[in-house]
Order: sequence, then structure tokens, then C-alpha cells
Amino acid sequence: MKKDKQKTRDRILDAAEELFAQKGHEGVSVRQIMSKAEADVSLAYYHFKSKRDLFDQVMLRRADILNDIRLKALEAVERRHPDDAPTVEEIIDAFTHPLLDLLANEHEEWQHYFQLIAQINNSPEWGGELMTRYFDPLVKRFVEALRKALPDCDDADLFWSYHFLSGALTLTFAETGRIDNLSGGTVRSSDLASVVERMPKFLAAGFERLCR
Amino acid sequence: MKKDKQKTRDRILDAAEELFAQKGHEGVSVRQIMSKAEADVSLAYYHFKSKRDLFDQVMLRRADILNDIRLKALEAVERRHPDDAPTVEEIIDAFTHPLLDLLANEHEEWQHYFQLIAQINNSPEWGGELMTRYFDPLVKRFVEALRKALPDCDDADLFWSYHFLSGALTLTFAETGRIDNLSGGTVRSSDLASVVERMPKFLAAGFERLCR
DNA sequence: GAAGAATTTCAACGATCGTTGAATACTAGT
DNA sequence: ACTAGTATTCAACGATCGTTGAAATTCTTC
Repeated sequence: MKKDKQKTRDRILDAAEELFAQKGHEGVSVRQIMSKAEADVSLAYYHFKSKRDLFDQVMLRRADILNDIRLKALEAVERRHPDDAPTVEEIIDAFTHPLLDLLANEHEEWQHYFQLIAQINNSPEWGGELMTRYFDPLVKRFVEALRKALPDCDDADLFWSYHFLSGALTLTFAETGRIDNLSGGTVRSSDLASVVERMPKFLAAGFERLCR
Repeated sequence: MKKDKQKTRDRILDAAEELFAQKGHEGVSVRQIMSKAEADVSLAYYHFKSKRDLFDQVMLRRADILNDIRLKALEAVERRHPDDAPTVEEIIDAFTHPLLDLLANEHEEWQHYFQLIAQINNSPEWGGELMTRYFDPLVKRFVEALRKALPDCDDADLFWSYHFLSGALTLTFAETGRIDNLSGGTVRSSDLASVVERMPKFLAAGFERLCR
């Protein structure tokens, strides 16, 4: 039935998502993906045009959901400030909180996708093209909100601040465990509640110091 | 002669560094590397034990230089403060400035290495192990300096702040050009002088707000 | 210039890669 | 039950993968 097609296609996407996140696009073979998906190799080429197309579909599958909830979070913040502008911290929170919530509360479902984004964002090969294509419209919307909150900020300060934000956020997605070692175990990469409460404060302070 | 050996070995390391940085460890074949190095495939296995060993040697070649100059920069800052503690911004500047200087002034020589670090730092596969092995002793030294500058800061705030710093710094290394698109060309990824003057201020503000 | 070590070339191995075409099994509407 | 599509299996293609052993060359030292 139709459901089975969806099931198989989704199983392939799940397996691909996980393996791409762990080893990168080139570090995984179609055979490894299909083996994890418990399906024949040829099925990859029945459901997708090519390995590259499979990769793109993995990216696309969750991108719209992400853009939706983040836009709604921003709009909610703006609705709470009908007259004045929201604070920088509120805007950054709207930008980051939905993602960190998803990662914290639906960890198994979203972890690999976020790890994939973490890798792509720092890759010269993929970083420019892919991230721009999927997420830049939303990012521009947030930058505009930040500009309104920091009316005296010049463009260079604003965009570089966003750049630092982007780096801090995506490294969090990677959950490399490096900070676990570094702190001797007192801090854990997977403790996203700690990030939710600290990251907006940390980054808002940066924006505000640079922009005035 | 001996010089030629070094020459060939270094040509291989250079080619590997560039290709690994662009496509990742698994995205490049030994044959592609040796073709760029203009040497026979077998020479890779004369000069190195395996592909993985070649990768490790690429990482090692510049790691010590980096640790050296950063340690010296920190010691210089501390020497300038015989009685009191250096400011957070001074410490962060010592941590980041040497790297950004190298990238800005010897771009061709160091760009690919830093791009490689940018990718590894955000990879769950490599991020924990490799970065810890090569750079954590130095990082711990800097965290101690920061702790002295922020005596009332608790460990979680301190380590998470460093985590945000690490993400912001390594994304800068990647030079993905994403911010170029985002800003419509008014900001350029390769304009590292802009980063040098902004990043320590931005990050110091974050540390200070979180830690007090 | 001969001896010995260091370096480079050449040819090949088995394994795995992405991808495809044709045959088979399954499902839905009549 | 027949048909028309949808989904899955099987076998295979040429290319490329990491790696190796042995021969040929070049370099160092006497």
C-alpha cells in the first residue's frame, strides 16, 4: 500500500540522515545506508534519483518545519511588543529556543539532523550554498528584527554578531562531547537545558556591546 | 638528496591538507591527493603508513606551532599584569588573535588547515577525540586564566562560555562565504581584520554577563 | 666509481563504489 | 480473476577505492 512506500522511503531517509550526520556525505556508501534501512540497494534509486538527491531530501525533510516554528516564535515575540521593539535577548531566544527544545525533547528524532547541519555550516564546500538555500530567508527576517532592536548598530557589527551566533549555535548541535572532557564531566554536551538558559544571554551581551 | 624527500613529503601534506579541507577525510582518495601532489600513488605509502596516518600528520604538522604562539601570547598578557589579573577581553584576544593573524597574513599557507579544523570541531566523529588530543592542554590553560579573571564564575557558566567561543571562532575559520551572501556583500568572510577587532569584544561581553 | 641506502616507478590485488535493467511480487480498481 | 500500476529483488556494469611487492632509479658516502 501507499503507507509501505512512505514507510520504506522514510526508513531510507532515517538511515541516511544518521549515517550522513556521523560520517559526512562522502563517508557513507549507498550500500551502508540501505543496509541500515534493511532494504535492497536498488530501492535507493527507485525512491531517489541519486545519492546526491537522497542527501538533498534528507536536508529538505525537516527544513520547512524548522523555518515554521522559528518564524512563529519570532512573531509571537513581536506580538508581545506592539509598540516598542523586543529586546535582543528575546529575539535570539526566539531564534535558538525552538531548535534546542526540539533537540532536547525529541532527541532521537532530531539529533542526527542537527548534527548534519553542524557539519554543513562549517564546510566551505556545502556551507555557502546549502545553508543559504534552506535557511537564509528566515535568517534575514531575524536580522531585520535585530536591526530594529539595535537601531544604531552598523551593518558590519550586526552581521558579524550574527556570524558569531551562528557558530556558537551550530557547535552546540554537534554534541561532540568535547566540553565533557574539557570540564572533567561537570558539563555535558547533551544538557541542552543549560544551553537554553545561557546562550541567549551570552549572545545578547555580545550584540549589545558591539552595537553601541 | 634529503631536501627532495622533504619536498615530496611536504608536497603530499600540502595537497592532502587542501583536499581534506575541501571535501573531508572520506571525500578524497589517495589517488586524488597524489595527483595534486604530482607524485606516484605508491609514494603516499612510502612516506606515510596509511591514509589515516597521512591525515594525522596533516593535523600534527601545524598543531605545535599553533599551541606555541598562543601560549606565548597568553604569557605575554600575564606578564603585563604582574599583580592583577588580565581582563577577559585580553585573554580571549590572546586565544584568538594569533590564529586570525596567521590566517590573515599567511592566508595561502594556513587557510586549508584552519578550514580542516573548522570541520573537525563540528564533527561528532572527529570533534571529541582529535581536538581534545591536539588542543585541549592549551585550552585548559586558557580556561584557568579566564577563571582567574572571573573568580565568581561557576564552572558551568565558564565552560559553556568557552563552548560558545569555540563555535564562533571555528566558524570563522571555515570562511564559507555565507555571511557574504547574507549581508549582500557588505561583509566578507575573508575580512579577518574585522573579526580581530570584533570577536574578543563580543565574546568578552558574553563571558562577563554570564559570569556575574 | 662502487656500495648501499633512500626514493620513485610500475603493475596489480581484492574490495567496494554509484548506478542500472530486467525480472518478480504486491496492491487497487474493475 | 484481470489489469495496471507500484514496490521490491537479483545480478551485474565499469570505475575507483586503499594498499602492496618488486623492480628501477637516484642519492649519499667512501
